[in-house]
Amino acid sequence: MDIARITIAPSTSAQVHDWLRKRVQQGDLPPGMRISETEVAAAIGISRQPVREAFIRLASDGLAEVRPQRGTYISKISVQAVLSARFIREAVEADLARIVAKARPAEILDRMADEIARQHHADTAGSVEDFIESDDRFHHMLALAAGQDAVWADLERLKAQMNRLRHLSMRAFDRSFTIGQHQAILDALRQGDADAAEGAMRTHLRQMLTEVPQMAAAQPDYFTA
Amino acid sequence: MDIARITIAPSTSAQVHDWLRKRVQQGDLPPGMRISETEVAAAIGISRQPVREAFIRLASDGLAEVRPQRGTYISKISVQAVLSARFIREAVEADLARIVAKARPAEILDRMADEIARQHHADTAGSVEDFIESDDRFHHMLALAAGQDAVWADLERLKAQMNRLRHLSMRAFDRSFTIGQHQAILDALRQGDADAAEGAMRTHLRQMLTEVPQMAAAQPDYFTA
DNA sequence: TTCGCTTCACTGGTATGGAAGTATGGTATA
DNA sequence: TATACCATACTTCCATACCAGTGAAGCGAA
Repeated sequence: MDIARITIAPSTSAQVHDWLRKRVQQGDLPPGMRISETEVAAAIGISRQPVREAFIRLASDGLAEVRPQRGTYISKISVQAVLSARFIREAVEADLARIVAKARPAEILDRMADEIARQHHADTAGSVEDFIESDDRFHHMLALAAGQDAVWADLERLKAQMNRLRHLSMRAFDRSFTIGQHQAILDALRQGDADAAEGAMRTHLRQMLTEVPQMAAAQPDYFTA
Repeated sequence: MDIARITIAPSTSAQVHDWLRKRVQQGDLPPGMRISETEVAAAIGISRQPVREAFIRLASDGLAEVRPQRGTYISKISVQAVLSARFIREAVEADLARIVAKARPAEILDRMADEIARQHHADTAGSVEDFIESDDRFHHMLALAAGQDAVWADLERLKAQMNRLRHLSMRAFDRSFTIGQHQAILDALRQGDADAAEGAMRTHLRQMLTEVPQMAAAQPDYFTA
């Protein structure tokens, strides 16, 4: 038996937290929705305590807001938080792009090309979920190629608010546009042109600057300043 | 009465969390130390439940590790996490420096000069705590000057591991050296030289690249890969 | 001495009851 | 009709009790 496969069942509290987190990220639990310890506990068939602890974890993630003696609510998407995360992403991934353009690790660049192909397929198939996952893997590989895997883990935490937003948008138009930008980034990386790679990445990530305010205006109930 | 002053007492759990967090950051609770729900509860004079919830919050901050049925331990300082946060800081603050060099907001640049003066005082007085706080304010103001206050809040979360490390080091030598680098950054900002400002900031933040491995080697019990 | 087993104190995890605070809708009063 | 009051049904928060897993100490046999 593979010794690395020895694992213990996560606590109920942790499982509830994972379940809630995914549902929030996918927009299943909409921003502003009220959730209750009692109701969730009854729905799952457990006591209130583990649910309560899951709520606390969710609040630490910035995905819920616990108002004492009043209720617990799914956080609205903070425009400021999204723009802040975007700013950080642009700065970090610009540096990553420069590093990768200089190193040019063939294997990983090939895998990035594979992801672009997958994005084409997901686009024509209309599979939003697949597209988003491939998009994330594309950017993740950039961090990998730069030898900065841990950096991507940190970005993932910051992206929490951004991810919810993406599930709300992602129309067909945006997707083909995004694929083109990915291709431009990869081309520059392949040519070892650090300036071009950085520029393409910044252009790509600045796309959000126009999209976010539009989406906030379209669905004001889901957003907060 | 000032309506903005209406406030409610934070929950016991939140207060315990704040208390523990500060003690961990200041190195009062050393990395690897075991903490117990029962002991902390008895020491404060409350039940285990709020303490337990404070532990969960602390674990979300990455400052503690709860091992089921075994015990809860103060996290060791992850070298990888520190280096990752450093990488992100360099990328972000380099961009911030460029923005501020172009805008040159006189008022905030003056306040940054004030902080450098405070750092001189704290250095000669040997007050490590004052020095670290002023250091943070200096960098915080850079974000303010760039109109990206929220970005600094995100960086603060990433800096959690780094802050603990700083309380372990900060010898007299490092401090005067640091002040010189701050001055170089400010000079470049004042002259509106974006390239020089970015370069000075990157040099300043790369200082850690040599310091961190040294400290990890000096006190291996406090660190993990 | 060394190995293996049992025991037991102690850990975090869960269930449950009640305390304190809040919002809501009904009701008496002017 | 409008307003002040209050009963009530929630909410989260805390205390308590019990559960299950862990690991080290103690003991005995090889």
